[in-house]
Amino acid sequence: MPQRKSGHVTLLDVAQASGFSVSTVSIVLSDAPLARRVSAKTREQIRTMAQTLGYHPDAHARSLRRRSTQTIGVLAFDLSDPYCIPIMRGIQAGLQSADYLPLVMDAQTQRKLFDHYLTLLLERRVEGLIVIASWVFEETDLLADIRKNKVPIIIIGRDLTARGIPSILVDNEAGGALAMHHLRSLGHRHIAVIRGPQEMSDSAPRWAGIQKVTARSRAALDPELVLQLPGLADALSGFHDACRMVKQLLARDRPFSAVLAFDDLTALGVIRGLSEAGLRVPLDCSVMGFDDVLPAEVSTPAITTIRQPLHAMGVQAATQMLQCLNSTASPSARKATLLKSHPELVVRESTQRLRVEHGRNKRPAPGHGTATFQESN
Amino acid sequence: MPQRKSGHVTLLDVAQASGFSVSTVSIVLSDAPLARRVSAKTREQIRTMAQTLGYHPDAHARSLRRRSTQTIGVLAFDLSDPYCIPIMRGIQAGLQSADYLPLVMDAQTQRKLFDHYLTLLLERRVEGLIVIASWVFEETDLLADIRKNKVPIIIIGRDLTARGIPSILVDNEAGGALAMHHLRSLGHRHIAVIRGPQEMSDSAPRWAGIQKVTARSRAALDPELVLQLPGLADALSGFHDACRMVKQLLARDRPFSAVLAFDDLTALGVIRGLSEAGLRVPLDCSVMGFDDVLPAEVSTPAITTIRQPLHAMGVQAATQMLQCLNSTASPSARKATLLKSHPELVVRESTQRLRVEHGRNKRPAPGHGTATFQESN
DNA sequence: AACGCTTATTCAAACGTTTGAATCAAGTGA
DNA sequence: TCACTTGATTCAAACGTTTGAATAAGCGTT
Repeated sequence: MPQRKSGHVTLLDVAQASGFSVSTVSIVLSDAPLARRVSAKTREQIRTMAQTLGYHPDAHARSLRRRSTQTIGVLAFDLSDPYCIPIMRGIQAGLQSADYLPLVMDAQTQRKLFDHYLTLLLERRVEGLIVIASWVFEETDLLADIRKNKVPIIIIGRDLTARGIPSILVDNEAGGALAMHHLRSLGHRHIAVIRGPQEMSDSAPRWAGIQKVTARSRAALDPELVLQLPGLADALSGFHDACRMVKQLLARDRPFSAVLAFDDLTALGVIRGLSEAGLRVPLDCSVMGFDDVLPAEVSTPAITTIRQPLHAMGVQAATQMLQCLNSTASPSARKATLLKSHPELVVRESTQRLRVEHGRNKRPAPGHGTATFQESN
Repeated sequence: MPQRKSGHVTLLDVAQASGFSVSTVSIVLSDAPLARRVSAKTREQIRTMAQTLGYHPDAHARSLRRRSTQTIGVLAFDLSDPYCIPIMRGIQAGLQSADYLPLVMDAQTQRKLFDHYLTLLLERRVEGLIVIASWVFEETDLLADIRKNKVPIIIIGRDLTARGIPSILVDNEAGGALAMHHLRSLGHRHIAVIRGPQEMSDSAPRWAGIQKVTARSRAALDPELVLQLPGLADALSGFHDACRMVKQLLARDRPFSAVLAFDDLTALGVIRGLSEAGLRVPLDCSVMGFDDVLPAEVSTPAITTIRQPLHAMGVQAATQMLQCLNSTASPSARKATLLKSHPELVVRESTQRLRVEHGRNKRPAPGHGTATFQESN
């Protein structure tokens, strides 16, 4: 019973129990190159002894000695946001083959926590850092520390190349354009837009894309039909805000046959709001989302949306990180690249072709109560 | 510029740069009790030097020396399942005050990965292990290793007290009963049930609860209206299966006015299937879910469901773990407790009172096509 | 008999911390 | 001058690994 007071089975335990030195045991169990020089019988003995004792090497001791942790920190701004999950999965998938382990932390949209976990990851000596944050993440002084300790960093969801950080994000402007184009091509002309919150970096380019398409068609958006989400607290706040805002919109008595929402949760909120006002989607009003997260796929009607290749973006981040770690190029010499992935229109059930009414082009304002203002099939 | 070749700033660096010994620096920066004996001036010097160098203690070296990692492993069977997120948050919240760090791993419903991460967590010397797995997780031999290394373990989502593992889970039987009772109290008598997959431990007790309520009312379920989900591959498979199955159900030409689904994603699938068959929820058919995950809340109609107090369960797991770590009681002496949390009915929009038809009690079979078989308001 | 070569194993130092014990200077009382 | 305390700092060993260098034994060659 060679269990030591310290709870865990160690190399020394296995050594004593098997009658060999710590070195030999280490060589065998970690099969180092020298393991080939160890006799087969010895190897076998050591292995089975380790097995029966339940030995597992101490990762900390090992990292310390090897000066490598085979670990990449993944700091997500909000894991409860379905947006993060596929990215994380992508990272996981990308790192797997290289035997790197992602250490994922969830900042829960709290800046304090964000910094806290950043520190912890630094202390755990992650060899690289992938940050998922469409969110703020401005100068957190820790950024300087990360630099000083030469930990490479990649950000997903924002363009921070200006700060020298390689960035991966979807081409939001193209996405916004795609969305608007889809609605227009379905014949919609009176389109309400719910813009993203000010402090979110995705908001501006998406809006730009929307405007560009509108302008190109020599059309114009009714400013009365454009609203902006207030700041976002958590994954659900956009939903509730949108639900409220769409009712404001209806109250304005301006006709609209479609709503272009900032993201999927917002779209879901819009649908809820419309539904509570007695309107049906897409019969009475089309609704578009953005991102293509799980709730958009499983709700009925399924949300037509602009898909971000989130999984792929995660994989890209991972491979780019690995590549950076393997390259011997000077640490800061490489310049921060910007990787814009292509958004993709996913047509589902929440949008449909505008049905023109008999002769008239101007539709009545969406009803208070249950009046529909668009003919259904 | 006392940067060392190894990339990271170390205690020695700070020591040399500030002109004190490694010991002193360590004492100051980790403010050990002896720090009170260090002159204020020295403390200040060391602190600022550490600051400017961007020093962060090496968690591995520290853990090695202190023989404690302040770390709890959290192994989730599938992080893309919205079910896991609130639990994880709860654990995080529960550990925070005690300065324990959750190391979360995502097994992606793959047994191989599960074992892999279990090993890694063991190697990282987590001081405790919380497993989230309504899923299988039977004897993984690693369980034996966990025992040998005396790592306390708690499982959320299954009753494994029989194997000596403290378990936390919702009272599924009560939940099933609650759901069935809700539907019956709304007047529904022809209720279809989509049971959970065989290999999921939640399935049986929920079914039992359903049956118990049915029996108590001297009613019976039509076996033709009871279907069982096949095995589950990922978070979405239940959705798609349910969508398919509900159409089978409709094809059987047995009247039903409500569907009791195994969980929320299943319910969402049911709604999709009904919708594709031209039926509206809850107008033509009520649908109930179970769990209360995010998609259930944001889809329209919002899903009436049985809420699991997931966050609270996470907190409980954390506090129970901490308590176990602090107690000096003999490692295996404490016996595995079972903690059943109370499910709660959340009435939303996907269920409604059964509208009796004029005189007749027997409803026509749900239509092929768009025929409704239940009068709407 | 000395040398080199191979094979199987062990020594010992190092990784970056922490911490009980040691050091050392300065001050105090005898 | 000595012993003795107090305060500030440092020594050195240890945590569990890994690994370049060393050892030791066996064996064939000159």
